[in-house]
Amino acid sequence: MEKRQAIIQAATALFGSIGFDGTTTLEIANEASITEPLIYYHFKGKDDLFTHSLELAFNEYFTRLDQLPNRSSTEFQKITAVIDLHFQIVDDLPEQTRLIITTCPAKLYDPNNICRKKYSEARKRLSKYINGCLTRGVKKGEFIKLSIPETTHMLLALINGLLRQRVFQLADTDTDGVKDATIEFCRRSLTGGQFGIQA
Amino acid sequence: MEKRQAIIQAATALFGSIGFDGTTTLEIANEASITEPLIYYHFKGKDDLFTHSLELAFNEYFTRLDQLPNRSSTEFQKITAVIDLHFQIVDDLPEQTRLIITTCPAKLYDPNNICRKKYSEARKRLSKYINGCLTRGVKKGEFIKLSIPETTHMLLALINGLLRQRVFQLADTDTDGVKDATIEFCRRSLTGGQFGIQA
Amino acid sequence: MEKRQAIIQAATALFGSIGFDGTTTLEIANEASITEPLIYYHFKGKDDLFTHSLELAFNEYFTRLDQLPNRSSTEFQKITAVIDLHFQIVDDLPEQTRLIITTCPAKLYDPNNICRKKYSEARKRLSKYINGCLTRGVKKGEFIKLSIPETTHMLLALINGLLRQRVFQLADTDTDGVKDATIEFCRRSLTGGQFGIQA
Amino acid sequence: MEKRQAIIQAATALFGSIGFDGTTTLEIANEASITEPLIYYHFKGKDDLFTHSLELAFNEYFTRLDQLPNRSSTEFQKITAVIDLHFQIVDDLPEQTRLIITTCPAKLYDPNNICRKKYSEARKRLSKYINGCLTRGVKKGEFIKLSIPETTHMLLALINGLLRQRVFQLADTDTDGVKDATIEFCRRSLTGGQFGIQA
DNA sequence: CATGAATGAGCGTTCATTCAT
DNA sequence: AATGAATGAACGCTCATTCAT
Repeated sequence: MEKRQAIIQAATALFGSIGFDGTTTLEIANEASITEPLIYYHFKGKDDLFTHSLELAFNEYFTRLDQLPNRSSTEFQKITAVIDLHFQIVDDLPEQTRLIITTCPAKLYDPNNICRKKYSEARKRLSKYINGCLTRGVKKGEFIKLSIPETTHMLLALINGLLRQRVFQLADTDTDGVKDATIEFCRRSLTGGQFGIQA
Repeated sequence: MEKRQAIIQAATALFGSIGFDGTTTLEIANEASITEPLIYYHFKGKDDLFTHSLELAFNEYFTRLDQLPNRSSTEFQKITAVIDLHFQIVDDLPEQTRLIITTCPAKLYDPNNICRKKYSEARKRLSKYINGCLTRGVKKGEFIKLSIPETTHMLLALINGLLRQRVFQLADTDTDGVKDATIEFCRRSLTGGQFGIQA
Repeated sequence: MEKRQAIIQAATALFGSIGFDGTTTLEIANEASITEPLIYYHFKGKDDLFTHSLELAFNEYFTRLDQLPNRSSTEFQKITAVIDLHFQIVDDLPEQTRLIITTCPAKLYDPNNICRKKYSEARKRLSKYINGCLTRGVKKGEFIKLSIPETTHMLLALINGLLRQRVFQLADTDTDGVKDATIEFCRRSLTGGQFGIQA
Repeated sequence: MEKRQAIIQAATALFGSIGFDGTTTLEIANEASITEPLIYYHFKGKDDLFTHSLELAFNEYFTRLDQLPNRSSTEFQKITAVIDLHFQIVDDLPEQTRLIITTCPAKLYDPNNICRKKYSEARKRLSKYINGCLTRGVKKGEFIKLSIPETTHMLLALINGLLRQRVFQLADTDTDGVKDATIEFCRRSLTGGQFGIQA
């Protein structure tokens, strides 16, 4: 059972850095310090191994999404939390994040692929969370009036873009600075800039 | 010479939809209605063909970046223009955009790959443009005071995220709505919400 | 010891229906409701298991050949008995018969293979029996004069052909009819058609 | 096109002597003095190559069946001709005959396999031919009264058995002797032994 | 410019077999 | 007697690439 984990870990790392097609089962075996056929003892094939690796990665992500604040706190604090989460996850689960971000783009046009399914689910969850924040925030008067679905989409794109930037280390600036700038940027825009302070 | 174009076009479409490794030279030949060896007459190999296709795609993109407004107009109009451009390009050059977005993630960890080089150049150009806008905007008082490099990074991420969203058709809302919401969102945040007017 | 039988039984059935190479040790294990390594506890390997299965099948066949009538009765009744036996054995030992008929053809060109050895032995026994019948029958005047070795070969071929036909259910006619027609056919030819009586 | 034939020839010989599963594509390539991938250039795969080889072998057989005498000649001459044909074909097309006889038994239980289909067709043709001979022979009074379908089946089995015997060289007697003995055997049985002479 | 034919290298996978327990 | 885990060897097949024409 221990080797099974080693295989998934090796696969996650390799798929994430050189892609699904770019990784050979032999490389995975070497990386996991086992022989190739053992992969086929534990998994149905390369595809199955990929599915399991991706599912594990998404499950870790979904678990974190589930831990986002529900009640209490202001709506903006909730927005802050979701941005925070996406900065945090790159540090905590770098290989899982990389796996998701690297391998899926080439598989997104096949509607039956897990990538597509998991992406949809992730979007649905995030959408629901952010949409809820915006709706309540506007209702309470915490946020200014804005077109909620469209702004939700925009925030999704923003979060996604930030995640990629970090994963590929495209930004050479210090991370916390970007995170803070992002939060401030959103705060001003959502609240209309009235309240300068936030916990 | 005409066939050479057909090959690049076919390669762009196929690489963009099923990835570099997922596409075979035979598929490209079929799509271009030619035979495989002709690819090798016109290009050194699959990698070379990919390089040319990607360069062409990036050149179209860079040409558009070069046409962004320089003088005149307010800084925010310039920001609006760059956002606009990234919404527009998906409609105008869907396959080129898809090529860039689909194939590069799996190649970004190799520092000598063109993907990495072109990505860097694109970021550099965009960065410079946005950084300039922000710097001048803050100086003029058109924008509020903000941490310029960090905000630049954030805006880059936002633009990139929006582009991906459109390319993969992940958002089910009407596009113009998202674009307008994005522009408004930025306007409020950059100007502090004081000026209600935008072109 | 009971499991050993289960393994042989499973092997006989599978080898007989999809061939030696077409059957995997895992399939045998599953069919016998045991695990693969147990096969290697009871047998040296797949070949050894095949050898044992085939030997068992041939032993059952040889036992029956030994029970063919020796003395008494007419020579033609003895011929009838051997034809009868080959019709009967398909009903009594369908899987053993199938094993012999299905797996051996692909192994007959290797002179050291058991298939070849067992086939030879079977032919020798049958040959001896039939040759004896014909020789005595001709001597006694029960049969007409005929070339004994050649007719023996022909009868061997006939019996073999009938066996295959039944095993593969190639004939859609009722079996007893074919058997009776065969016996009558032989009777007429061997006796010259003079004596109309048969048991 | 010439290499394509070489591949089929090599495949026919190898499949026929060591079976379908017992033959590797590499062995076929070596035997045909080409490299493995060329097999896949000319055929879809090993199965496809087998199908083509088998079809070719059966076509040669069917062509010969089509050349059997139709009119003229006595019915018994026609029976003689079909027996003759099966003795002749082993000399003329040894590898094709061997292919059919060796590889099919392990595939006959799969109703969608070509082996089954071709076997059925062969039986149908032979059946029709022999059935016709018997029917007309009885009608004309050339043959004695006998149960036609059952005797047809028996003769099919006899012919099949003789073919196998020759292909596997199981009989150590001289071939012509066996053939003549067979023909005489049938003559006596079919005609009731009245007419001693045949052309 | 263009192609049919051919190949070297390597990949995903299977399978009989073994080992540690 | 029995098994879960593991492996060496090999197999069918694909693919980018080349050669002869």
